[in-house]
Amino acid sequence: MLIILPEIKFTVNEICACDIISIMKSFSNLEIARLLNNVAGAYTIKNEGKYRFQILAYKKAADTIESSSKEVKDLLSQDQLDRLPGVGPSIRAHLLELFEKGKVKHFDEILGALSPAIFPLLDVPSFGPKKAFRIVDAFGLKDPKDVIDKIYKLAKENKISPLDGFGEKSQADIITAIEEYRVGKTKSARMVLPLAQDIADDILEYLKKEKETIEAYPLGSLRRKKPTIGDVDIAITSKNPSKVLEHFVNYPHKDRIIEKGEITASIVLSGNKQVDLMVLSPEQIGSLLQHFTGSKEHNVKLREYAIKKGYSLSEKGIKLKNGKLKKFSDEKEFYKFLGLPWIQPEIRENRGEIEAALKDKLPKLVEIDDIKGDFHIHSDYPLDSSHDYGKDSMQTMIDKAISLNYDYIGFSEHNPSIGNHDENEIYQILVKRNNKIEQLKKSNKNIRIVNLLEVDILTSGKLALSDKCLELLDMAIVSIHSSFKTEREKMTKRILSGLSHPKAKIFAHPTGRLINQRNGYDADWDKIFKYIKEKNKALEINAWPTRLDLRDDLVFSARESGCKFVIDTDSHAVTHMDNMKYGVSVAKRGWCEKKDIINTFSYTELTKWIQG
DNA sequence: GCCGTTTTCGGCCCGACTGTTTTCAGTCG
Repeated sequence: MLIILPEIKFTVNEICACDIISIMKSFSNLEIARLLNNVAGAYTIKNEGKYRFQILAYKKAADTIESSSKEVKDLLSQDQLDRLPGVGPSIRAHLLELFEKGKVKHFDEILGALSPAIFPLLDVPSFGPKKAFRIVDAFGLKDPKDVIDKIYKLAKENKISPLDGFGEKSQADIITAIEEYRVGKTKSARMVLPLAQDIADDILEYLKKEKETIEAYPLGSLRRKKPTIGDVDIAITSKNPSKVLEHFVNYPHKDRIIEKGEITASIVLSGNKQVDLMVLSPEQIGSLLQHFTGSKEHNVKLREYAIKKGYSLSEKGIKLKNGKLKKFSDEKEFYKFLGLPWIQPEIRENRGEIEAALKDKLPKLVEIDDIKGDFHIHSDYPLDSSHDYGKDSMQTMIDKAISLNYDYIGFSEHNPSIGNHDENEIYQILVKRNNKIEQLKKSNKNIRIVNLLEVDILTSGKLALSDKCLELLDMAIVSIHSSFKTEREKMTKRILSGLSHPKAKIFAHPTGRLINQRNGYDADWDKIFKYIKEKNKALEINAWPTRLDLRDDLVFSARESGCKFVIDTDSHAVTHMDNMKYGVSVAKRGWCEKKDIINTFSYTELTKWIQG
């Protein structure tokens, strides 16, 4: 299939052969990131010293592309690839060639000089390019498909330890690493936020039992509230690090100790969850919090900025021009010393927060206490829906909403099945439900009740309820629950069509992704965001821990496009209503302020928005 | 190979830990 892309804009003197491209092949961001990482690995093997900065550059480009909310394919076709930080003219040209020809001459030359068996090893913990090369080379391994199995066998047969630079211990480590890799501990495997939080809570409680522990903090991506967490990072202040570390590595639920030094240690728990600990004195906790919270990209950027001021940053503190180390017992003071306001952990992702801090233009992020209601609640009210019901009664969920200090609650069960009922039957079901809601309004004067339903957007783009039925509601949450594999343009059209109904105000779990299970469907998000803004509708930030949908990177761009959001729990039981905090974290990570979130509005403002 | 709040040339984050080593290489975050 040959697609000539029409959207490229250029002036006459900018035309060159590479500007007019025809995309023949398709590659996902993950595939491209892997390819660039392989190139970095190949350069490392070839001559790490000589190619030091190319290696850095390729790794950075790979990281950026892997975490980009936009597909490289799309950016390329709109000639916007240079919007990705770390992708410059050279890598851009290589990617153009990749999409045009399916391969890149320059990459083939670099990668072709090495055995392809090296690269699968790069996803196995403890393997880097050098170690992978040395083993693959020593045994002449060629096949990427079975290289891991072969190396495992060689290690078991004691054939690795005689190699130069290897020994008994490193051979045993290889066996452990491959066994763990086989049951899912890859460099890219990640756990969902609540699980990581539970693990951290248990360990923190255990660590606090040691008398030498002064304070304990969960850090890393857990503190930044990323939707998925790789390792659980914890920082401790103590005057006696060795005592604390000893206590830590004796944690009853540990499987094994990965490492234990003077100030850090790492253990693996059952289920292959890794926990890293760092211990410093209380007068250094400010720099330790900063360092261990990350992200890596934020820290690198901050350190580059500090170098220009003549400082060198580390977890120990700030090294001044005279070589002396200045210590910080407070994280705010650490940032202040650099001439910056404190930056909330959720936005430390190098998405412009350091630049914004320099100009004193950081957003005032929305907080959980700003939330005044929840619209996406499934009660046990029987609607004869084709989807799932909630477990608890409307009244139980109202009581919970009151205990959360909400001003309003919205019920949004799935629409009645259109397969089992004709239009009139559905209408009667909904009239009956309306009566129930009216009764509840009368008996619950201290909270407002909003009458919604979650209505399917059918493959035709029509809603699964007639206009007459929709008229019975205050507003509708609309969402996709079928035909996820629909191609992009058709899906975009379907979504916009569903949203075009005046009652359709909220687009629920917009991408349809399930973390670690499915990617969600493809759609033209720029187009959808533009429509949402123009028609004064809202995107849902679904707080369900394996959804967290809209994703934070898309929240970021939707907000920049001027969209509004609602944060909903999608609760199917009263306990789920406590998940609101996860949705708020996503909103914060997308730089949302209170004004961006509809369910921070007063009931009066809300009513105006519903009608507007 | 990328990039600009000293720079379009000359820089490029910082440290901990392990294993196999007599001073360092590799991996990790």
